[in-house]
Amino acid sequence: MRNRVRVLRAEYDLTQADLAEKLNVTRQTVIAIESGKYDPSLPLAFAVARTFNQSIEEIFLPDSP
Amino acid sequence: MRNRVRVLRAEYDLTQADLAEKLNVTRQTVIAIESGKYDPSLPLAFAVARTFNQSIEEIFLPDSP
DNA sequence: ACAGTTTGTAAAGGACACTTTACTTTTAGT
DNA sequence: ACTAAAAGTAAAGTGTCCTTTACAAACTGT
Repeated sequence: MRNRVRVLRAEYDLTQADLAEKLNVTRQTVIAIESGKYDPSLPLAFAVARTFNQSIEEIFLPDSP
Repeated sequence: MRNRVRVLRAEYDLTQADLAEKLNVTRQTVIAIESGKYDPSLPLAFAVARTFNQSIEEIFLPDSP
């Protein structure tokens, strides 16, 4: 599943460490999600969506929609 | 995180086994999600949303919104 | 009451999500 | 060019998501 976290983080002018703190996860987790290593859990996806004021569907994009 | 899977499944008149098949998971997974034992992965949450023609946010409800 | 369907419970195993720690590479400012 | 900040990489450990298997309990219709 692709996602727009990296570009949204850039729009909000946040470092990976900044975002990690807002999401209450470690920077490693942010890196893993941005790089597509794995998908976030559903609660974390909600936290990302809240942080960027968008819906989960606007940020995370299933491979075969 | 609460969810409306059980009621949506009832509206669509599906058994747990029916829904499991549509979602390509086991019945155990449907049971666990309906009973709140754990949250679905993000890809599975997308599959649930597609199945019921609703957004993830309409079906899954974070505890502290 | 009985049989068949649906739902619930449990336990062990594998893969994924996330953490912690530590180190390297890249980028940006002076 | 130097430094500091930011981003990347890696590895081991823990807990969650999902599977498989098996059996028990509840509901439905005849």
